[in-house]
Parts: sequence; C-alpha cells; structure tokens
Amino acid sequence: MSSLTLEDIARLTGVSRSTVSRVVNNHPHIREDVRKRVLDAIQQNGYHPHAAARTLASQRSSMIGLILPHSVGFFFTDPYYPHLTKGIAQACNALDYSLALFLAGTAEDEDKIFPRVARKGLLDGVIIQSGHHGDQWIIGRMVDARMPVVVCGRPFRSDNVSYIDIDNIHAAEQAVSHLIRLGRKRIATIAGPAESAVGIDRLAGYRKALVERAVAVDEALVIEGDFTEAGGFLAMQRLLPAKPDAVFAASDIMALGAMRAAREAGLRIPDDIAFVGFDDLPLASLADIQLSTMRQPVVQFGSRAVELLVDLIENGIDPPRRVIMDTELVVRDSCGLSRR
Amino acid sequence: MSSLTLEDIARLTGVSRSTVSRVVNNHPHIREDVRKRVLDAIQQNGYHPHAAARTLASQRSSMIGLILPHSVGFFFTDPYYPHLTKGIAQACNALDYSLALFLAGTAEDEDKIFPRVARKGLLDGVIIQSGHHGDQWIIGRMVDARMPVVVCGRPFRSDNVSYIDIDNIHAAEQAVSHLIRLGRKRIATIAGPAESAVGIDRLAGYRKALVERAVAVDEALVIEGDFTEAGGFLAMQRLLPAKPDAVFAASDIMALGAMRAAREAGLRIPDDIAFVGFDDLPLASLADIQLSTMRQPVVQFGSRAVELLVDLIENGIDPPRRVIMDTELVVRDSCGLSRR
DNA sequence: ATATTTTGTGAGAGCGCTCTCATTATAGCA
DNA sequence: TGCTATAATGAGAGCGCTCTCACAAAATAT
Repeated sequence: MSSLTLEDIARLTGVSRSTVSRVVNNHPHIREDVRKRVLDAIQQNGYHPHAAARTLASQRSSMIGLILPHSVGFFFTDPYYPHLTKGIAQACNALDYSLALFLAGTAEDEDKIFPRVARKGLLDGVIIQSGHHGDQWIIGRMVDARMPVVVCGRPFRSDNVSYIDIDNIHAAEQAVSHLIRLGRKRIATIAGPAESAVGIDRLAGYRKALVERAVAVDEALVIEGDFTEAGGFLAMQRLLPAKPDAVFAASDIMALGAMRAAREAGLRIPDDIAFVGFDDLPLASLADIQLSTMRQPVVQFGSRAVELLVDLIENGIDPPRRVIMDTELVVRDSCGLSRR
Repeated sequence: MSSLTLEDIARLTGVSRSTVSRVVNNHPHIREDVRKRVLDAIQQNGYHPHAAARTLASQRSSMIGLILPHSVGFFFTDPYYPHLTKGIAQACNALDYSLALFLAGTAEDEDKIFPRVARKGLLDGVIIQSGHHGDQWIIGRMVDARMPVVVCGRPFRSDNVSYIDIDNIHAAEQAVSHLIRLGRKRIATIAGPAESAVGIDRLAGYRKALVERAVAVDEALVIEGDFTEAGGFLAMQRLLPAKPDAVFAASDIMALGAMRAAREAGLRIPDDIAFVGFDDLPLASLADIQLSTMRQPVVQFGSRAVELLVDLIENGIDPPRRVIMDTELVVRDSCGLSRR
C-alpha cells in the first residue's frame, strides 16, 4: 500500500505536514534529527508524493512535451527522430523532468492532441519538431498561450519563438563544394520536400555552392524526395537519364535509397557516381559502401533543446533565443576519398 | 490569457461551477440552451481544464507511461522500438490517453526514473518493454504498488503480471524449418543476448527445429549477437570458418550486418548462403538483396499493449492476462525463393 | 541585560477540479 | 388535483500538496 499522504507521514513522526513537506523538498531550517526521522518514515512506509497535488499547489508539473506533428509522422521511418528523442529523453532524466510524447500520425491526431497539450497543469513547456508549413498553427497557439516553446528546426515564422537549428544552407553548400572540389561535373541533388524548411534550405545551399563556383544549375539534376529510403530510390531512378556523376541527398536514408538505385542501374560507387548524404546517423556506415555525409549532432541537438526549454521555463521567456549547432563533413567511401 | 477556471466560466454564464463541469465532461441532465451557452463561453474565452486539478479530484490522470529500461537503451539503434512506440502513441491518441516516455539510457537513469513513475497521480498505468533479467525489479515494484502494468515481451517471472508477446519459440522454429526444407544443411543462428527472453526463446526455437527434423546441432554454428548491425557483422565473421550455408538471425538488423559480412567475404546470397531475419521492419527490404524474415506486427503490438492496459485500468487488474500475437514468415530473395 | 536576527515548526488558506447530496422545476400518471 | 418520477441545478466537501504567515526558541549583537 503506498497511498500514504504527507499527513500520514506527519502523524507517524509526530510533526506537522509542513515539516514533512520541507523535508521532502529539501528546504532549509530543519533540525537534522527531525529530518532523519521523517526520511526514515518515508523510506519505511514507501511514501511517494502525489504528482497532481504537487502540480496543483505549485503550478509546476516538471513535465515537458515533445510534439511530433503530423508532417513528421511520415518521417518516422527516418532514424533521425529516434535519435533526437533519445537526446531529449536523456536531458530530461538529467534535469529531473518527465517527458510526454505527442506523436501525431494523422491530421486528426493533431486535432485530438492539441487540446491535451493546451491543458494547463500538464506541461511546463513543449518542444515542437517542425519544419513544415502546416506546423505553424501549433507553434503559434502554444506561443499565444504563453507556454514556453522550443522549436527544433527553423520555423517558418520565427519571430517570438525560440528555436534550435543548424545552418542548413551553409552545411549543404559545404557538402556540394566538396563534390565540386573532387572534380565532379554533373552534381545532382535529392532535396527534401519543398514544404519543409530543411528541404528549402539544403536546396538553397546546393544552388549557392554551384553559383559561387560558377557552375550552371541544371534543373534536370534537381529532384524532390520525401525523406524515405524508397523516395530516394525513386528519385535516383528519375535522375539517371540526366547522367549525374554525383548526388547530394538531403538525408542519409534517401542517399541510401539512391545508392541502391544507382547500383541496380549498374553504376559503380564512387567511380561512376559519388554520394554525399546528410545527418550521419549510424546507418550511414551500414551500407556496403560507407556513406560520406554532413554530420549533425542529432542527440546533442535534442539535449540542447531541453536545456534551452528548461532555461526558458525557469528563467523566463523573452527575448526568444536561437541556438545554431555546428555541422561537420564526414568523408567516407561513397564520394571517392579515403579508400581503405 | 488562458488561466480561466471553471469558476470563471460559471460566473460568465451565470451558472454554477458544477454545471460547467457537467458540460465539460459531457454529463447528462443539462438543458440544451445552457449547454450551448457554456460551450460558447468556453470557446470564446479559450478555457482549458487544469489537468492536475482534474487528476487530483478524480484520481485519474489519463496518462500512461512507456518505460524502456536501461537494457533496452542499448537497442535504440534497432528500428523495432520506434515502431513499437508509434503503435503505442497511436493507440493513446485513439483512446484519449497521453503518453509519458521514460527512456533509461544508463543504469543511473533507471534509478532516477523509478521515483518518478512511482509517484501517485502521474500515471494510470505503465507499459514496460522488457526481456532482460535486470528489468524484473521494475516490473515487480510496479506490480507491488498495484499500478496496472502491461509488459511487452514475456517477462522472466510472469506470474501476477499481464503481458503481450509473440510465440518466439514457434516463430523461430518455423523460420529454421523453412531453411531446412530448402535443403540447407549447415544452418547457423545469430541469437539475441542470453539474458534476454527473445534471445533465449528464438534460440530454443532454432534448436527445436533442428532436433525435430533430426539435424544435429553444431555449436560452432550458434553465436550470440547483440541486436545491432555491427554485432551481426561481427557474429557473421566469427561464423564464417564454420562454413554455414544458411543463417537465421534473431533480428533483421543483425541479419543485415551478417549479410554485409558475408558479401565482404565473397559469398553470394542466396546461392552460397541464405538468410532469414526476424521482425520484418521496413529496413528488411532496404538491402540490395531483400531479406526473408519472420514478420511480427510491431505497430499493432504496441497498440494492443495500450488497449490491454487501458482495459486493466478501467476494468480492473486480475487475473493477469496474456495476449499472444501472430507471426508470419515473409519469403524474399535472401533465402533463395521468389526471385524476380 | 535587552534588542535583534536567525532557526525551526505549525496553522491554515488555497490550487482548480470532481462528485455526492440536497433542492427545486418539470413532466407523467392516476 | 395531487403525488410521484425524473430532469436540471447548486452547495460544498474534499483530493494532497505548497507556501505564506505567525510564532516560539535559540543564537547573536548591543
């Protein structure tokens, strides 16, 4: 039986409820012997504070929400999200917060989820994975409700909201520049969806690299993917007639699909065609030909998002803050350098 | 401002707090015009009930916890868990529960997590992903605390606890029998860790298939993996000297690693060596040679776990129930049938 | 020695809701 | 018309905690 209350422990130890509360919450001004006596009683009888009562009285739930909107639900085949979640969960553990996961598989899910996250007294703040136009409304409503929010990935309207991101344009530019430097002439890209910030930004970086190095952009070499392996595979098949000799894919998983298509078409990697992906998730080195990729620190990304959010919760919201994390080009076999 | 209370809405509409509560919770015996008036006021002023207050008063949080113990943390590279989580999240959405995720990356995490999940008034029930000896204590303590629990995967001590599982022994037996039927003579297995229920059971199924078909078990063909791609790769390398002509891996991701090792060793798949995995996650068909595998319905597995748990929460705990879900052998290229 | 601060403890007022019980308005039936 | 069922509402007692305030005891300053 563990439905003891503070009152019970107080009675058991002959002190008042207030004193027990002080002990439980580590407040000062408690005599050592009293503290010990109370702690013992708690230990012996297996007392655990009632979360809801505590939340109601203190107006703090010590719980944060992770919202993965509908637009992200599709991407759940991408290991990016589990890794991000892992980073978030770890930071929550470290900072003594609990994590509520709101995963919208469908648009209707989103409608069901919103009233729940909007409830007062459930969450102290939320992390929203974004990037899609359609996610703006959730972000907006959360901000309007004066709920501390950190967005993962640049939101489309980024005023009044704190977010954490990498410099996608710059990172993509670097990746493509590397391919140019290797002497590749017909560099294609498999971009992310045009409705997503990463899709837009990484494509912009691709174009920028070409323009700055005075390479003409051939639109036949630009194709949109959907962040799935199958999408990468299909995109590559559509790209083949344009005879690319290199591909920059906006995610590792798409790069893997593209490499599979290239191999099926009889192309040798990296001799006939080079590949650079984006993310550097463990699966990048899973393939037979290890994938060169633009590493982003996904797990730390999640952790930093939590740290930022907790800071907002505990020290106030404005002005909105933004954190840009570093990326790093990881050169492996798929672009023709560093052969074993 | 959305810190309105029931009382505020009551005042605004000229009724009592009780009446507003009834409207919010869809209780009967409310005059239509009153209901409408209240609903309008709620809509207009953006009222959302206070979750903690509601929980405190009703002793129901409508939140369930998913606990992924330390032993599972290692496996987070396996897409199995994201898929399971997806199934769980979907069912939560459908049944109007929120989901709290407790992901223990380390043993210390587990110690930090336990007091949180043990708090009264936070969770109505928990789903524990298990399979490892070390997870017993969490399960035991939850059950002792009379918290509704559903375990994913047969726990080591399964009395007094409801769980959901597949028949791992039978499934493994089927997979191996298939390889025997195809005429493979030296069938190896890359098992899961010996401390895990699936590791034990799938290995038992492997042995059973051989014994029942009067094939001698060569211990050189039995090796333990760790449910990672790299582990599968290493296991295969250690297996090669024993010259297997088929491998049954206890997970798809290990099978993929094993196939990579086989290919690197110059073996042709499936001509020289056949592979059967376990899970049938999307990545099974990601490889160049599509993987034959024992399909388990991972997403539904998660959903059923939630349904079972919610049933326990709402209709009582005992007797413990168990649900065994079906598996199905999916034959693809890697074991030499159904070539394109 | 008295005044003042610090330390240790208790009393009690909420936090915002649910739910039982009491009460009144309305309908159904003899 | 009165008498009982039912519908519709309000009053109010908690749920288990936190936190402010009051106050006594001990430590320090004057």
